[in-house]
Amino acid sequence: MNIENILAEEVKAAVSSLFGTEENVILQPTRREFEGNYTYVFFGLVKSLKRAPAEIGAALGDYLVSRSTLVSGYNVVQGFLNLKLADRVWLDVFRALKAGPQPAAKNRKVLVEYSSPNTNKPLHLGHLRNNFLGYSVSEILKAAGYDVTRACLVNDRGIHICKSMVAYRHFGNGETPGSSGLKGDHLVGKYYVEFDKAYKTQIHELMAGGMAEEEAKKAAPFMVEAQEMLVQWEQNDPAVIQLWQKLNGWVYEGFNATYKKIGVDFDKTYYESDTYLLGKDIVEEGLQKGVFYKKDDNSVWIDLTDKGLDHKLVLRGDGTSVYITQDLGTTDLKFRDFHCDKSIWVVGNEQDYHFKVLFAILEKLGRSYAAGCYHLSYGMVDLPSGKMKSREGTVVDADELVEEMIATSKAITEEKGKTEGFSDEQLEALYRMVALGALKYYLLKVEPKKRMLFNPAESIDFQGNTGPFIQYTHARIRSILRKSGFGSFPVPAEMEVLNPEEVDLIFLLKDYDKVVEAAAAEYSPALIANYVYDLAKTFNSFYTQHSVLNEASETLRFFRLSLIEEVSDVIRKGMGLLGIEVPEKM
RNA sequence: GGUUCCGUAGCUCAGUUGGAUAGAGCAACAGAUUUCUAAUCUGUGGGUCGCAGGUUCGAAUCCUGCCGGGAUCACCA
Repeated sequence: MNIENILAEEVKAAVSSLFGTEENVILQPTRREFEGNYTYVFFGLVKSLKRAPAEIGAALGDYLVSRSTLVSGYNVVQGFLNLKLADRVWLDVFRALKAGPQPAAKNRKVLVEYSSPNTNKPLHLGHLRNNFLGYSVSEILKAAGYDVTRACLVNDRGIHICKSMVAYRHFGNGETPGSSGLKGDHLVGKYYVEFDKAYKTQIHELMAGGMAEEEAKKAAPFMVEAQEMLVQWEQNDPAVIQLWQKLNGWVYEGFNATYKKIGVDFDKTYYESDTYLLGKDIVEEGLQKGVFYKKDDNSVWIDLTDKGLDHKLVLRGDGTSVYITQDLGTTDLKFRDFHCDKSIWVVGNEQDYHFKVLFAILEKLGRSYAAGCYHLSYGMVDLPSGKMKSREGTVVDADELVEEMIATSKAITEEKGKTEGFSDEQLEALYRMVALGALKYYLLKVEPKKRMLFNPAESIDFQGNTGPFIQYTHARIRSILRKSGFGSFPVPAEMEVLNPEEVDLIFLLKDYDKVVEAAAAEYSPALIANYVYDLAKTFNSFYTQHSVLNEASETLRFFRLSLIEEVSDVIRKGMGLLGIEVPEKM
């Protein structure tokens, strides 16, 4: 039972006792410019009782001060009753926090799928948002008591992969990551761009020869070759498979290096080359259940007009799969593999329609798990010039961006000149920690569904509402704790008076579990980011006004050590939910 | 055109189930360090919460319409 609920019950009882009405009492934190901790808004009573606000407020306030074990004072402004709780109450709240009860396990399994890269090009800034979101949401769900499995579905086959392969076959000359000095994913990405360039030239040549554009796009030799290669791949042609394995192998080496660098990983990896044929039996099932229907050309469809959607193809006339066919199959597979209660797809909002269709079909098929499916849709990361397009080379490359961030982090750290006693390894670790802290926080502090703008000309900040600000705050606290000479920081048994800044900190600290719960319910790391920022900011304000180690009263000194230790713990835990590490020193 | 998401300070973003004078950061300006880390703190200026109606004691928040922007509406994934 938290303090807010207890207080709300007391207020409710007071209203009932004084005015004989049952009100649904909702409290809100008192705004900073007023005295008090919680505010009860009672305009409703003013109206129903037809009595003056001042009179009602005073009656309630007096009643609570005399009867409540919590309330020590109050003031009334119009229809607002501001209640101040006794310092003793806040100390009790803090003691309970320090005891550190864990959130109860929910005994529910959740599968979170994210990253899901294509193996024809390196990761870019948009993928980073996806990876950080997926990782963070997984951590948040774990913290909220769910049993989480993190999955990645690698898009390792299809016409786009064949394009890189065609270009490599023509222009590769046996180039390898070793011979070129390029990371494997960048090398393959280079050939994907090469394909596009050559293909466009071919189209122009054909059009110059009098062919219509539509026809030229289909007839261009490279496109013909890629189509043929896809067929050969599906027929297990040894030469094609060998080439495919070679290029994909390079890409995986590159991806793994990137994942390692950005601190992202998975519990389970699915490959589309293993799963792309799944789903055809579900189409058969749907036909038998009468959920799907067949057209004259043998293609299979579903009518979703009753859901406000359209008629949707689920299997081609020639019997081959489309995207939705595969997803029906892999979704069944995922629920079979993990028996999860919920499955979350972290995928960009460009696929909103696809997931609506997918979930609608699952529901019509009577899948019991359909209600547990959720598309965590997030907005694109745009550049000032517009959308990132990998074929046109207008992307912010993930590896390059991370390296730039590390270089910036290094430059700023050196400029601050506070790294005495760091070993070279510790310095490298710090540069990376701060760089990734800045980048991850930047991408996660915005509500997922909102699209966001990234201006490469303006580097990501290290001051203000940023990851490094919070990391710095943590380092500051840890520094004080180290210098105190103690190893643990219990709450003193006797403590009487608190200053407002201390109450502010306790007030925030008690909300941590609630914020985690809300972030889990809404799949929103932004809530965590905002909360941790608020806590760090509040601490820094406290820090400038009150000393910990130089405090004359020993009791107060111990109390503050205990308080700021809790602050640093919550900062570390909260940042951990964002996938961000915090340093002991910086 | 249909569907859907978004629109808050010059810029990037917060804003709980409807509550008090709409908040942070960046940028600009003015201050704070013999004192636990100044990647910090304090202050100043900066707003028609896209527009117009409606609901009510009260609307950035809920409803309707309009304007602007994104995404999507493939036998691509």
